[in-house]
Amino acid sequence: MASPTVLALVGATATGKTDVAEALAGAGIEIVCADSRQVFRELVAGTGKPSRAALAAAPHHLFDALSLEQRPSAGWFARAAGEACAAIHARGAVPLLVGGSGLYVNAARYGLAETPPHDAAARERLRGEARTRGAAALHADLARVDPATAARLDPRDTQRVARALEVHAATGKPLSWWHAQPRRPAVPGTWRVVELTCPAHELRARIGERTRRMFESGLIEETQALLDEGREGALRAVSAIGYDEALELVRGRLARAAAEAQTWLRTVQLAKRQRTWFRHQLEATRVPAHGTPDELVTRVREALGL
RNA sequence: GGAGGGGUUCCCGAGCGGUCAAAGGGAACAGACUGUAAAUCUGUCGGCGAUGCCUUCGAAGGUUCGAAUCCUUCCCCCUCCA
Repeated sequence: MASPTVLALVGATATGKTDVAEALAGAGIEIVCADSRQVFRELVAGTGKPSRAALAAAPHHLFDALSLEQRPSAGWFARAAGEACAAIHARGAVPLLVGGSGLYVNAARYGLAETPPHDAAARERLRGEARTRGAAALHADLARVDPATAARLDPRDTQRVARALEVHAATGKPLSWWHAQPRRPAVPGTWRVVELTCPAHELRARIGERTRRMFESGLIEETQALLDEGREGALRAVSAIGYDEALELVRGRLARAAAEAQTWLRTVQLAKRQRTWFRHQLEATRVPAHGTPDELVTRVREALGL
């Protein structure tokens, strides 16, 4: 039996992934969300997820999979996408992962080391230690139990140092050992990955338009509604671009123009990091996001081998 | 008109005679990245034939071995008094 096909459409924010994906959806193609913020059901206007109509018109998966009080992670995603894609394949259809969370896509494609998931308590404890004893002390601890990982990590990268310590504490084995083990794809199959690319200056303009649209059409109201439900803490904890700013706006701590400007900037900076990540960490066919929508869809279709 | 405060490298902002191409922050650019990834972290950041040289701290003069730092004049900005 031939290996099932897995499609993925990635790219920095605002490159137009969603529109292209929706044009491809249906006719045996089901969309799987590969975006760390679109998975929250409470977050709509600020995440650029497909419209209600689009979501209803064809099978979509993992959009709205979590509530604000839950936490996504690459491991969670790999497992969830694995289940979703297995079901899609079982019904003879083809999954198309769409999103900007590159790590999630690679976690699904290549799998992750079988380390335990993040432990909130351990994380909190290590963070406290970093504060009291200093980041360098944590790094020194790591050097003792896992010199290879310590050598790779900058002492100031407390987040990764803490994770390495946490894995060692939980399993008795260094993270570097885990990373040396073979990985099993979470979504097995023949992958065809397309990255939508867009020149930086053009992307900035697109992000500008999108930010304006978000603030005009629902972001503020959505944020206000979450506050009314008493979920400010949860929203803050998620730290989503646009929502953070809308929150400050609603609270009267930020003017509308400043909120939009900051949202735009953070989005532009996110896009930059995404580009760098995709450029170096993702094997994909690059497709420039220009031309008419129809032409673009055609080019993506060809690049995906459809 | 009078009294003060200020003009610093793309932006904000420290410096107030030498150790200053000039702290710090921001932006920008480049990079890392296997369970927080819309995260976390790093490097570069006046120019060059580059263990040195050249041009920068509103402008022009001056003092000094030496000035972004002191003096003079001029041009802008802000606050207060009138």
